[in-house]
Amino acid sequence: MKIPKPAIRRLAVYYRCLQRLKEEGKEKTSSKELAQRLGIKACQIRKDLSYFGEFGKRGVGYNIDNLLEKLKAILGLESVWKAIVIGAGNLGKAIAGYKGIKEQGFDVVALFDVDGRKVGKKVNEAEIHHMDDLEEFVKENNVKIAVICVPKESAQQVAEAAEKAGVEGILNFAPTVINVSVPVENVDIAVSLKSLTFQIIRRKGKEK
Amino acid sequence: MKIPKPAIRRLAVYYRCLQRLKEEGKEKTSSKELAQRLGIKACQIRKDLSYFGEFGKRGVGYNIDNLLEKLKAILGLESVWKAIVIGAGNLGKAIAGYKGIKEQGFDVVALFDVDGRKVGKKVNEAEIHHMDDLEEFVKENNVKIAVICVPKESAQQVAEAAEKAGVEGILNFAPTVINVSVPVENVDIAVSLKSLTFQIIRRKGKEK
DNA sequence: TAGATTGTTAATCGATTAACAATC
DNA sequence: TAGATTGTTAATCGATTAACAATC
Repeated sequence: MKIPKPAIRRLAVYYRCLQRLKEEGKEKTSSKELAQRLGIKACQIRKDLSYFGEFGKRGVGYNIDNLLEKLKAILGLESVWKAIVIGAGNLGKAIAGYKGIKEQGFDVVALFDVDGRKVGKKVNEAEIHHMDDLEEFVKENNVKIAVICVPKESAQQVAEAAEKAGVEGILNFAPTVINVSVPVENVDIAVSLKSLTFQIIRRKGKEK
Repeated sequence: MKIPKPAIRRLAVYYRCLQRLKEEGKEKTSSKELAQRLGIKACQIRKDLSYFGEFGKRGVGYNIDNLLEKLKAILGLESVWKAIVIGAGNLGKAIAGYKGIKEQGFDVVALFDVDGRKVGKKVNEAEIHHMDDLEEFVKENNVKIAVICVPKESAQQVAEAAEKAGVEGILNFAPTVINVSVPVENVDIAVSLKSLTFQIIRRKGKEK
């Protein structure tokens, strides 16, 4: 079955909302409650879930623990994903040190940089290695994900090196399109800012 | 006219690609060339541009300088946008110190945090202020954009404070939905990672 | 039973793409 | 003129939403 790309991102959002509901001590919820919290339509939530199965009880709703387990399996979060951060600048170090990522089932096991002076330093438990050691490290440590935090000029080259080394997916923070055969997710701060300024201007135009 | 939301983000990507072409010394380009660089269809580029006017010459293509100017106006980049970063943790400091943002017409003029020990320290030229001084600072300095880098628990409250202080748009890095009346763009690292793991798993399923 | 809420179908809406006349 | 490339229309494709039977 074809699954809309936006539906996947929403599943991840539902997952987080369910975690929150659980923290609040709730045991069951409904598409209506989730929809209200997230500002979307209830039928969209039901539709998104229906791509993968029937997880609720009619007339009752969803058991939170159960739905969390199901989403965990769908999103591939049953085991911890080993990741590396390439580019140990401010952003790379911030990502590597970000606790939220570990909580969500991702483990940044090392950073890589071309700057020899950074090699050996640590960000939490993760050590900074030299780029020359990338391939060996990825293979020996079974790293699955590379987070690219290098300047745009070297992003394509770094992505190719990561793919060659054997990573299976790339999270790209560099402001450029990268072309590899493994899946890539882009986090584009500059583009998001520009989309924001466009909306601000449009909004002002409409106010009048 | 209704403009597809994805089209706006693509305009920002075209803008960046044109900057790159210019750096390479080129003076003209075509929808075909841009499409090849960006891995999308040429007719999509022409369609996206057509929402805003006619910027090319039939049989010839686009003048890069001219198209850059037009996109600059569309995206609202003709003047510098003053921004603040709220939350002076690792991520907040990394964003504030990120040179790419300044190059693109955004100026982070200050950071804010509730931790008094951080107050007075600097990230490049931007000083860290206490949250209590947010409203006064925003008003006096004509700040338009707030970048939220606080934990999810305080994100909603901080967003409301920023809105009340007078910012016109919010870039939200906190992993939660925030509800305000000004435009919000979300940069959701955890969601992007989960979307990535879903794709990795699906891809493996198909290979067999 | 009556009320609630799911899962799913069908309708609507929105976005992308193909195709081509216009024109440089 | 011949070749190239735009701008735009119409067709297609994909995503969202409304509505409701199923059922707890």
